[in-house]
Order: sequence, then structure tokens, then C-alpha cells
Amino acid sequence: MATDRPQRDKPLMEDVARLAGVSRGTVSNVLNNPAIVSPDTRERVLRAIEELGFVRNQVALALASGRTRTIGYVGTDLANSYFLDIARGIEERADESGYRVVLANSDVDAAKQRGYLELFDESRFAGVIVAPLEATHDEVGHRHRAGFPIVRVNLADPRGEGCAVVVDEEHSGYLAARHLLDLGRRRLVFAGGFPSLSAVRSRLHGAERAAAEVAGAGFAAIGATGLRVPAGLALGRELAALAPHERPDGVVAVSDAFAAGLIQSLLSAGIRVPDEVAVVGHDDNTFATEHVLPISTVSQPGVEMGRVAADLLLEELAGDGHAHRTVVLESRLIVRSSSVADDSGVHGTPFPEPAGA
Amino acid sequence: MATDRPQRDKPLMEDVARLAGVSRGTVSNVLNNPAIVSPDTRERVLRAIEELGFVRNQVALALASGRTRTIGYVGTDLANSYFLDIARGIEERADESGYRVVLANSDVDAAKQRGYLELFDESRFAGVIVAPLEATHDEVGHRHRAGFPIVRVNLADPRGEGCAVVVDEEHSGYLAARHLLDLGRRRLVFAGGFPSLSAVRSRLHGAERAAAEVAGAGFAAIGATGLRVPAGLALGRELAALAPHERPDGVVAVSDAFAAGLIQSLLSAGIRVPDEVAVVGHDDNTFATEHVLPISTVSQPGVEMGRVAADLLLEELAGDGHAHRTVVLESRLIVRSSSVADDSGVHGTPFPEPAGA
DNA sequence: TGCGCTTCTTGGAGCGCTCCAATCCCTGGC
DNA sequence: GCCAGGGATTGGAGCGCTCCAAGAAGCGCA
Repeated sequence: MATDRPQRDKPLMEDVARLAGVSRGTVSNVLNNPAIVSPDTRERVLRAIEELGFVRNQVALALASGRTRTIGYVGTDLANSYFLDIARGIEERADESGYRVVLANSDVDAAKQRGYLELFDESRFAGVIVAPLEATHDEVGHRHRAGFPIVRVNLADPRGEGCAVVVDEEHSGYLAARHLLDLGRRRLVFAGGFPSLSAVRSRLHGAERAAAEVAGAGFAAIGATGLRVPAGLALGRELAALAPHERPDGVVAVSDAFAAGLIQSLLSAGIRVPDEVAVVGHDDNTFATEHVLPISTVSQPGVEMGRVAADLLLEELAGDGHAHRTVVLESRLIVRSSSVADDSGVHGTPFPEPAGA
Repeated sequence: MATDRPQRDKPLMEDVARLAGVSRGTVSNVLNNPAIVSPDTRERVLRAIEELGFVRNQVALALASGRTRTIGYVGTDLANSYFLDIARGIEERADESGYRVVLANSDVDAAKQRGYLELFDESRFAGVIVAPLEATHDEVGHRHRAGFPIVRVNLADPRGEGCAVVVDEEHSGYLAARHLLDLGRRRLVFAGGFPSLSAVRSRLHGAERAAAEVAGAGFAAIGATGLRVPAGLALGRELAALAPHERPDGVVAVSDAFAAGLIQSLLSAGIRVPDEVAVVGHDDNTFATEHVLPISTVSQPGVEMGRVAADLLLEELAGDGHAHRTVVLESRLIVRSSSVADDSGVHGTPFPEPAGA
């Protein structure tokens, strides 16, 4: 246990005031309401601040004014670019309104998530945006009801309370499958993921619905478990072992990582993608764009989700007539070479070069 | 601009005290020094806290006690798993000492990094761990000299002030090249990255040093620019176009992402990896483990770096005889299939399956 | 010269807690 | 029965700021 170190001695507003030859109140005005201070006084005060290296104590400010301009974001798994995109969207909007954003990574751990919510609440942050876990709905709801402004992203409250921004996952699955069907594929499979995850179930249902709309379309859910590359690699080997006419000609993969693994093992086995098997992933993360064969995908609108969530929170903070609501964002199909062969030839060679380094 | 909403009315310590029939001081003691409160009083107070849903105001606590148990971490690019690993290491240690950690993503933007440092300083966080940018050394040094406890990670202060934890990048490059040389490779190249980055230069020098140690070893730095997949893909195409005897038989790639792209395009061109060209990356991130052909790499000890940084900071906060210092961590070579063919055959098929989903 | 304005500036009260000296109360020993 | 001693509790001062009512200063005009 670390000893509690006394606060190092920083210059106070008092010191600035003395040096500038004005009162504390005037220094405060320079900082919070510069317009009402005469230009030369302002100038003198700013010089004193500079000279002393005065750093205004937010803690005292927050206590005195009962206000904080910091928003907390608790992501589920910041290693996933989707959750980091959400953070970017939040930062963008917060910035425009003069708020700051700090992040916390709950790392898919309910206890850690609770701890961060507690910290942000105790620290009297203006509000918080959280990507809840199934296990933390109660905690989140509890704090929300106690008056702490909270907006959920990615997962809405089961009871529909408060604000939330979610993606229509069923629609995502539908888009992916529909795309393959429109390309003339008729032997579809949905692959990857755990049925325990509601997002996975929704995507599956959406894909199923799309298949049901098209006469003569076959559809199956493959019992692959796993969301990531290795699971995709494994499925690819299984598919490669099948006779060509038994193989699906279109695969809706639960994630881009899964799709990346799948495509890699299909290609390695000499199966042409997309000619023989077309693949669509989900999420539009780095796996999709930086793959040998850029992957068609249904993009999770992470940045947009962050923006909308921040807007909802800021509206609530502004106070005038905010009504809680859930915003459903639609994902977007992004067609790349894993479903439609590009002009440059088969097998993804030569590779289109994304912009940048 | 959002209107400043007044603090919602939360129960105060005063309210808890009244309900429990004790004084403010006793409630404070229950929270901060439970041992000196008699068991039944303590019980009564805790019940009152529970009943009212009292959430202790950290802001007032921080102001009154002049202490904060929050540490800030400003990462350069949290999308890079290395920086997130550092965060994990910090959290682990902070947790053990009763500190909380909040994150900020400077997104390789000096202005954002400055903003977060300012926020953490103004908020009187106990201290901060920062992965500085070349452009923010002054800012960091300035705040450090003003008495704000700061530990740098990944990049030390040019003037050697304060605490820092860094990786011996030169050694990393050396390890990678040495490994290839030990495998008998004699036509080495170092590829990728921007020479403006000191880490890249160091890795290159290390590789060069290793080559110089071995008689008959050829070495060249390829002027590829870029750290990520597309740059690697591009280089792969160039190498594939060369006559076999002109091609390097060993490549030290600046990053795993670069190596992933490189390997993918070599394999697509029918060049065998590692038989014809062995590749070693850097960083040990997801690109390395989740690739078709798991990539040999020099691992950045991210978690360890976070741990050490947190230890240094906590030591400084504890106050008793802390001496600033820079800790140099050594990276570790991880041999996978991109440099040494595994038993299961050439061309990375079938693929070894990492554990987990 | 004096009055009424406007524009700036001032300094006290208070934010919700911690800290600590002072007080209270209970127990046990003589 | 009385007092010393120690544990438990109390409440005032103060953390560094904001906010605001009130005062000071400057100005134009009759």
C-alpha cells in the first residue's frame, strides 16, 4: 500500500492574483469569463499565470461549481477496433462541446466494468457512455436510475430504460446474405460465432430471412464455434475437403477475422475466392482491409455510434427537454474482392493498395 | 455549447450521518478508517449508506485530502495491441496498490496528447504514465519538472530526466537478424518503416550489427516505406519479381503487420516461406499469431513494460527515497513457422491451431 | 460640479469532504 | 466511590476554487 503523499505545492489562484495585483475573483473571471475582464487586466493575469506555471485545480473547480466537463467511456474490449472507433466518435463530438473523454477498458470483465462505473460516478463525471456486458445491466440501470447520466452503446437495456445506440444486427446478417444471393449464389452457409451471443443469433436470423426470400436458395448454419482467425482456418480446411458440389458457394462469416482465416485456408487449398466460394464478413475491421484479398463485409458503424451516443449524452447534460431513446443504426455492406472478383484478376493478385502507409 | 447542468442531488455524508444517528466524522471514519469505529456503529452507518444509495464524492475527497488514487495512462495508439498491453500491465499493478487507471488515446496527435496531460494534471491525478511522441517531449518534461509525477514508456526523455521504461530496440533488430543468420541465411534484408522513427533506425542498426558479425553474410536495408500490411504486400510483389538467386533468403520486417503482408504476397506468388525466404517480424501482435503462417517475431514486452512503469510511478508516489531512472527491457525472440518450417509441412498447410476460439 | 450609468473588480460564502484536537463515556483498579 | 486511561465520537477548520451581491471607478452630460 502506497503511502499517501501530500499534494505537491503548486501555485494557487491566490498567488497569481497577488502577482498580477488583482483579486482571486478576477483571476477566476479571466479563466471562466474572459469577456468581462478588461483587456489589460486580462493580459496581466495571463502573464502571471504563465510566469508561475499555474495549473488550475479542476478538483476545486468541480467541487465549487458542481460541474465537470469530463465524460467517461467504458469499452468492452478496446483491442477490438470497433470499440475504439466508438471512442473516436465520442471524442469527436465531446471535443466540439468542450468536454473531455477518458477511456476505460473493462476487458470483458464485469467486475472491472463495475469498478470503472463506480469510479466515474464517484468522480462526478458529467456522464458516461458504456458498452455494457450482459452481466452488468443491473449495475448500469441502478446508477442510471440514481441520476447518473448514462448512455449505452452496442447493447440496449433489457427493460428499455435510458438512452442507447445499437446496431440492427439482424439487418447486418440480412445484408450479407442478400448480397451473396444477388450474386446468384444459392448454397449459402452462415459460419462462426457462439449462439450464446445475441448479436450472433441476430446475424444468423437475418441471413436466414434473406435466404427464405429467394426461391431455390439453400441455407445452413454451420456449427463452427469461435469468432476469430483460427476458427475460420479450421472451417476452411473442412470445406476444402468437401467435393465441389457439396461445398457452399457463399459464406456469411460471423466476423472479418473468421472470414480472413476461412479465405486464407481456402486459397491455400487452391479453391478460388470468390469464384468458387464467395465470402462476406462482418465488422469492417483491419482484418478486412489489410487482408491479401480485401474482404467484403458488413460494417459496424463504430464511429457513428460514438457520435450518436455522445450527442444523446450531451443533450441530456444540456438539460432542456431530453427524452431517453434508443437509436438503431444500420450497418452498411462494403463490397470488396472476397465476393466480387475485381478487374485485376483472380486470386487477389495484384492486390489493390489501400491509401496511406 | 452545452448548458452547465447543476449537480443532481445525491445524498451527502451529512444525510447518512443523520440517518445513522452519528456525526459526519464517524461516517468518514467508517469509510476511511473502519478499524477505529465500533462494530455496531459501523454496521449502522453501512446500512444507512446502502439505504440512501450514498456515493462518496471523490471530488470533495480529493480536495480535502489533497490526494487522488487515480493514475492516467496516455497511449500513443491504442489500436496497436502493444499500447493496450502496456495499459494492462499498469492496471494490474495499480490494482494491487489500490489505485485506479484511466486511459486516453492520443492517436499519434501531439495536440491531443497535450490536452490529456493537461486534463490529468488539472484533475490532480496521482500521476501519469505516458507514451510520449517526439513532439511532446518538451510538454512532458515541463510538467514533470513542475512536480507532476510522470513516467514515460516506450520513449525516454532525450535529456534523460525522470523515469522511463523502454525497449532495447537495437537488441530487437539484432535478435531477429541473428536468428536468421543462425538458420544459415546469408542474404539478409531489413524492410519497412520510416527512417524518421528512432525505433526503426535502432532495429535496423541491430540487424546490421548481427550481419557484420557473420563472415559472408550480406545485408541491405530496403527502402520500403510503411509499417503496415499494404507496404509488406508491395515489397512481396517486388521480391517475387526477382530471380531466385537475387532474392534475399531472410527478411527482418519492421513489424508483424508488414511481415504479414510480405508473407501473404510471397505465398501467393508461389514462393515458399520459410524455405526460400524466411521472415521475422517485430512486436508479436495479433498479426503474428493469427496469420495463415504464424509469424516468427521479436516480442515487445508490453505488459511487462506497463508493470515496471506502474511500479516506478507507485514508488515515486510512496515518496520514500525514490530515484528517477530508466529501465531498459529486452525483447524476446519468438520462433514460429515463418522462419522455421514446422513438422506439419511446407507452405503453412495444415495450419497449427492456436489455443482458444 | 454633480448625477446617473456602465464597466470592472472585489471578497465572502459555500461546495462536500478529511483531519484532528477536544470531548465523552465506559471500564477497572484501589 | 473515585479516578485514571483508553476507546469512540464529535464538530470546526480548511482544501482551492466559483459565484455573486456589492462596491469602485470612469465617463458623459446637464
